[in-house]
Amino acid sequence: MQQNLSQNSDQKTATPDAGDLTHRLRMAGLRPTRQRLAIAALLLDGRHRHVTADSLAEEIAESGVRVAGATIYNVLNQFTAAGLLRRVMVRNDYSLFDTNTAHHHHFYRPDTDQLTDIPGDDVVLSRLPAAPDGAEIASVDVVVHLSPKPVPR
Amino acid sequence: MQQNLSQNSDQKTATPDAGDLTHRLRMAGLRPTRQRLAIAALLLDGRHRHVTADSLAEEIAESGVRVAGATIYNVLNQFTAAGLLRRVMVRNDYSLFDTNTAHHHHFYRPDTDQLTDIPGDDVVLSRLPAAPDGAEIASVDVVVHLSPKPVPR
DNA sequence: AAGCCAGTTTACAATCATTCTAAACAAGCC
DNA sequence: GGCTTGTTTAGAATGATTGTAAACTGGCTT
Repeated sequence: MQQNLSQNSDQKTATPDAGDLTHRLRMAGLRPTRQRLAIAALLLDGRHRHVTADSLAEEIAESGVRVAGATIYNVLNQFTAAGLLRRVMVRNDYSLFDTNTAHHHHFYRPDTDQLTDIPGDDVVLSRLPAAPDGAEIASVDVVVHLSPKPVPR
Repeated sequence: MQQNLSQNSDQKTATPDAGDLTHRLRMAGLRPTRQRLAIAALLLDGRHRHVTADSLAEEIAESGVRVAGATIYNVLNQFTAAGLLRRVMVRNDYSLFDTNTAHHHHFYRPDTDQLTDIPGDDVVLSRLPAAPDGAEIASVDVVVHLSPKPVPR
């Protein structure tokens, strides 16, 4: 089970209009079906937040649209492959998706299972190793693990 | 399923002797049972490598010791909690454990599912955000994602 | 407007990693 | 040697995710 999907409020709350979403899906090589549009309307509205397959399923259900479980997974994977979403690696028991695809990092608090964004500029890597032969660096993910601050004496 | 557990060869190949392992387990508050000792002999020998529950199960089986599946999981979790192992977050479908508990980071190649260590000093973070209220930074994990180098034209 | 077809969605079964359970076992102290 | 408590065990149970085969639907083509 999963929970505690902390959202990062700020950001341009661009209300997504249907035409725009249809276009974005087409651009990504995805046919704009009813279910993909419903999911896109929720996730690609410019707000930065973190969802799991099942938090998304709940939202979709609340929005009144019926989407099969398998489709939720398929669409999340397709959106991720298309670069519309980003997979966040902080749990090894279920997947988390980030609607913020821009360069940024994360704070993660295992005890509360809380994930929050760190603006890209707040982390500076002044030294990085060269990629091994045959490979090149695709991205650098920084996860700052947090623990509860010990009570003062 | 999981595979491709690349190991980092180098390192002090300190052959672990039984007495030492017994002591380390006791120090960690773990009773040195036959199965914990067998696992410790494989994982705590000073070599730096990455294992999954099931690569470890295979090794154990090969070594001739019988250990139940649930015990493999229990021991991996106990060793991790005790700081004898470290959990690496690069997959959200199964767990990876690192026998290197020293400060270091990782290269990860999703296409080949290959994980290799980056010495701690090869990554320098010259800027980090302050921890949010009520929390403090426990650790900073850097994962450098690799992609295959495109063929030259 | 009708027909078509490849791409999609669906319900459901299947898979896989991991954890739970209750009973059998064993470490190490008396 | 016997206990007591922590461990291990086999097997069931759980939960996320993917596979399957059939039904459906965008959106062309006519």
